[in-house]
Amino acid sequence: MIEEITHLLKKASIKAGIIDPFIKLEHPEDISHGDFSTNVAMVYTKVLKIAPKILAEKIVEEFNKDLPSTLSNATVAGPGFINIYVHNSAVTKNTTSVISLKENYGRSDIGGGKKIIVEYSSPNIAKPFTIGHLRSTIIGDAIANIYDFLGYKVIRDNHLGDWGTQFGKLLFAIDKWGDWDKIEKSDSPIKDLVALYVKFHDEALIDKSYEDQARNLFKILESGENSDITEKWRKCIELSKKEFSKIYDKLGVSFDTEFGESMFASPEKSNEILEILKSKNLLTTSENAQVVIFENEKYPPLIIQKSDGTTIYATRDLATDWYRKNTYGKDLMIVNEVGSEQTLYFRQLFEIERLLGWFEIGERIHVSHGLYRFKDGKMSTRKGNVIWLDDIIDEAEKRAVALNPESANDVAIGAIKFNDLKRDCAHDIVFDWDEIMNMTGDSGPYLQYACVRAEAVLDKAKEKGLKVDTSGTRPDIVSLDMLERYMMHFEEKLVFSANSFKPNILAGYLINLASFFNVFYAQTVIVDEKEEGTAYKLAVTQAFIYTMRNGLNLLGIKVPKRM
RNA sequence: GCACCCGUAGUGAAAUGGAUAUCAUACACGCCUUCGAAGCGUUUGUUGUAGGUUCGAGUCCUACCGGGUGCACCA
Repeated sequence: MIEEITHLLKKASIKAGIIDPFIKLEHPEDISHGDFSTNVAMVYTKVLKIAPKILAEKIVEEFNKDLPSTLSNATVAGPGFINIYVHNSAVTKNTTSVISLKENYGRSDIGGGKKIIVEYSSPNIAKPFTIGHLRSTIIGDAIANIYDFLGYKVIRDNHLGDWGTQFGKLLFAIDKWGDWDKIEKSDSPIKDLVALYVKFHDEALIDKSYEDQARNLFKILESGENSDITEKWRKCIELSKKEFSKIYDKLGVSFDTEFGESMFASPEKSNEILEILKSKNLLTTSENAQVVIFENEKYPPLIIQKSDGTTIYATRDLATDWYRKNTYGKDLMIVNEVGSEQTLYFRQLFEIERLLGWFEIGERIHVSHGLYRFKDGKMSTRKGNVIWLDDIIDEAEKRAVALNPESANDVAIGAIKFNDLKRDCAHDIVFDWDEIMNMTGDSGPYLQYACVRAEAVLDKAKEKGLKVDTSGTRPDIVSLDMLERYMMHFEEKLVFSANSFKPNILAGYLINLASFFNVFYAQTVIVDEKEEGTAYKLAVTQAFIYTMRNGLNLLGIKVPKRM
């Protein structure tokens, strides 16, 4: 329909005197201004030296001469907008198609099977799974879901932080202050490990030699020569993974691959990367370390190999992407959903990968999100002031149980996820218990509730043996009309959400959609055997449910049976 | 010091350069003897400052002010 309207508007504009017009179609914010609108008359008013309204009227006159059956008419409004109204029959056709496509409604093949790796969550082993990782997990999962729905071949990768100097610190702390047997038997070994990690940073302030000793331990770990150390490292991973999987189960998140950084840290792999960089003349020695220096000081230098010869995150990330490139081949896009504090690093990394000819601009994406912080500062593992994810889920469930025990888990998770997904991820969030598990207003439970309630309506209709279809009379109800027309925007919002890597576009759409339904629900009695339009109203209700369920599903939010 | 991000009702947020800047929350007042009140309705209140580009700026550009993050062996 968009293509058809654009084509017809172009024809009409040319007849009105515009040479080679550029048509931009949009949906007016106020739905009463029509289903589509264009500003073409305002854009060309200066060139043609005609008042925008007069030009718009000329275009509309031409446009209305040759209307397709899908449109009812076009009008001029405001300063010179051209508003286009879709014919009721086309609206009905859309609703009919939603009902027939069900859970496939909105699915498309625009991805054409193009591969996209979405790397998200990526917690660090032996560091807490806190609210900080929550954002990456929730947003990354939603992005992966949306791309999958749009016909991309999505690879969800949890890039576990299971390597690095942090393990030298941890192993040092376990050895010095920890009780290994106790950790192994603990209910929450991660919390024990984190306590040791925090202790390390406290003590390292006093004894300056600890940092060096920790780095040395990491060097031994990376060399693989001390089996005792390697074994302890392996055990830490095992214990952490066990706890992570519990949380992923609760969140309903799963991955295709969980390659840790350690997979890309072998001497052979890092040497291969260093050779590649050398061959392109990108490597410089500086203070015994190998670094990449960027032309014109575009970015600060980036260390690729530390002066003690061990790898650093950049080495391992390059090795990871080299592996991905060789494994998944051409036409590959890689998205890293990682906090905004790593923005500079990712720019450096992408620049290197571009210079190496691995990826073009647009094939490497950093979706960055702002931080959760307290009113008085940043959360920091090293300092030990963090909020644990399990605590948040537990607290949310407690609040949801108070309203209805049956659906507590789905509602709690829905509230937490939606609170994150409804906002532009660039902003920092000041942590607030009431805010994060909000269950009224613009919230997950608001959407779930609208859906559950709509389903109850259909159940009741089914009991009475009523028909659910669009073949009968279309009731003349404003709220029904608005709901039905707004439903037509679903696929477009999905595409826009995907292209801009902003799940909050979809989230905002669903809020509006639910609100349209709630108004419709409040203003009319849907199940009414005596009324002619009941089958149609039920059909629109059914279409709403499919659209809402599909949308929520993409955001990783489940709809409970009752709530 | 340099770089990047963010400044929108009391609070939290939304808005592909478009129309009267939207939504929630809080406050006040209404609506369940007809489909589920986690809902619906009514009322109050907003684009940091100063310039610029544009027919049109919360959005783009410049400067400033405020907050955040990052800048060599952490990830």
